[in-house]
Amino acid sequence: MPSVDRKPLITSLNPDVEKALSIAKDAFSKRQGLLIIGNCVVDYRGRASSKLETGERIAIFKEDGSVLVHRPIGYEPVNWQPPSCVFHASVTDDTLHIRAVRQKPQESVRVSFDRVYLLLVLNLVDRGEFALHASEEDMQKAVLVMPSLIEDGLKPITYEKKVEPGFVDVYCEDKSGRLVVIEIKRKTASKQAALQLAKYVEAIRNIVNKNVRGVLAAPNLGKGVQRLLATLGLEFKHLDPRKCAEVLRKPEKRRLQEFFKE
Amino acid sequence: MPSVDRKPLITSLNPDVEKALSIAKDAFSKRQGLLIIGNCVVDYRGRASSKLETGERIAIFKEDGSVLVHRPIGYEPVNWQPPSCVFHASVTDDTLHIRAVRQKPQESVRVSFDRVYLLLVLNLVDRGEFALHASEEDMQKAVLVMPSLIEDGLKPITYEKKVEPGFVDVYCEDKSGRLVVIEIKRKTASKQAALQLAKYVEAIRNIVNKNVRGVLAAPNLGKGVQRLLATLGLEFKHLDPRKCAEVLRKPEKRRLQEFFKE
DNA sequence: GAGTGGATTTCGCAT
DNA sequence: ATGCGAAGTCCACTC
Repeated sequence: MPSVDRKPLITSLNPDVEKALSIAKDAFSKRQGLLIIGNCVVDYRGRASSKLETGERIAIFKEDGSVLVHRPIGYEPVNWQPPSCVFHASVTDDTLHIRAVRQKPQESVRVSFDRVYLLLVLNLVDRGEFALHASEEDMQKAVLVMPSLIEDGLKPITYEKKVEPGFVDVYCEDKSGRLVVIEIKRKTASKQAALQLAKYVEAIRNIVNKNVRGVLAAPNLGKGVQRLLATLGLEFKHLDPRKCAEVLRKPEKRRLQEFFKE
Repeated sequence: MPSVDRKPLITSLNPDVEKALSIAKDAFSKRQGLLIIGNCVVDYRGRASSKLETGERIAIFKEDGSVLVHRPIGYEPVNWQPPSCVFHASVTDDTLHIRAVRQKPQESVRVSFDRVYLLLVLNLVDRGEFALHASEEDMQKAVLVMPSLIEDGLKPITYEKKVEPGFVDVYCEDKSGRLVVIEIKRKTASKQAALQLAKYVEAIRNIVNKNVRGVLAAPNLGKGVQRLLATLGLEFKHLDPRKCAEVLRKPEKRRLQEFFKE
């Protein structure tokens, strides 16, 4: 593959309208992305309707059919479209129109440039993996620090580091005084995890009393685990690694972290 | 003001790292926006943590301190920061780092470019007004077609076009059989609107019975109107013009529209 | 395909 | 400052 020849982007400075149209059509036909900076108005019609009066903005038309129109300030795009749009470029009255049409729901955005300062054809390669981090240990800490991540009124009693990789256990008391055994998984919880938890809960029940709840806390469940949990009389609680990371960042909780670290 | 001299954007194609650094620092010191396209990695640390491996992306650093890092596909930025960040540019090891730091919550994003294809200093002027449309009449129609916009179990009885500009009234029956008088405002509801509604409700009460509710439906309330409503024994219901427009768009509701148009 | 819940949600308005 | 609700939310996942 002659990737040496690939040009990540093709730049046109202050193209006239016809030139811009030609480039845009070509880019869209090749399913390449397009970035336009210029003076424009934007009209949206669909779930609602909107009109944006003339001004200088950055418009991005991505190869997956998504659209972003950004003003000079603000995190959010002033107009946009999620992926799956079809783009149409046209010129009328010395104005370049880019229309993005979506079918479901039926809606469209039209960006009309009376001046184009810059037009970029995008041919970017991005295979980089994206990862949000929150370690398993972090998740356990987070639950200890803020048990409400699992359930309101929960009080941690003790916790235990497991030798088995992939999960940790926390013991709590719920607001009605029942003992709660929590198994935490940082990724999708498997059937094995549910069975493991069942084993612990059963053991605890035999030792303490009948009022023991088993909670599997994880970002999500594997196929069929939901039903298995029901069969075993266990519960699932959604636990977000990112939320855990957030909890651990809160300064006022840091000391509690230290406490549990001992 | 010599706006003739203003350059909407300053373009640098394939700048070397030192040049890019110099431009970036200058732009940030002048509180100008910056757009960089190049090969980068992105690290985020804050409410959560994330790492994005190497790839070609579009990064926008706006003058209000917001940040967007966009991959070639996808509506959402892969990394971002809302307004209020402080930007720092630096170079280490032939790599251009742009750091965006936010104080509350404390977090930061760092975008590190080992190659810069394009660097833009943005000096865009955008005073265009943005408006989401949904006419007052549309809002009335929408409520008639889908009274659940106001409240579940509501049944429209009749409606009335008002001569006074700025609002329309709808009469409904709630699920417990009480009469509900609804005044709709397409913009922020004023005290005057509340008093007007009170007048109507009072009149209806005298004619019909004591079980009459008064509901002021609007996108939002003016200063102090909330308390006035409480004093008058009236209710406020949020009514979104956009939601109304959406309702009217639904094909299966069109016929009902026609019905009411008669 | 519709419905539900989460998000580094963001944003606006109320208290 | 804090908290609650809405969003043209978007998005992923379940039923």
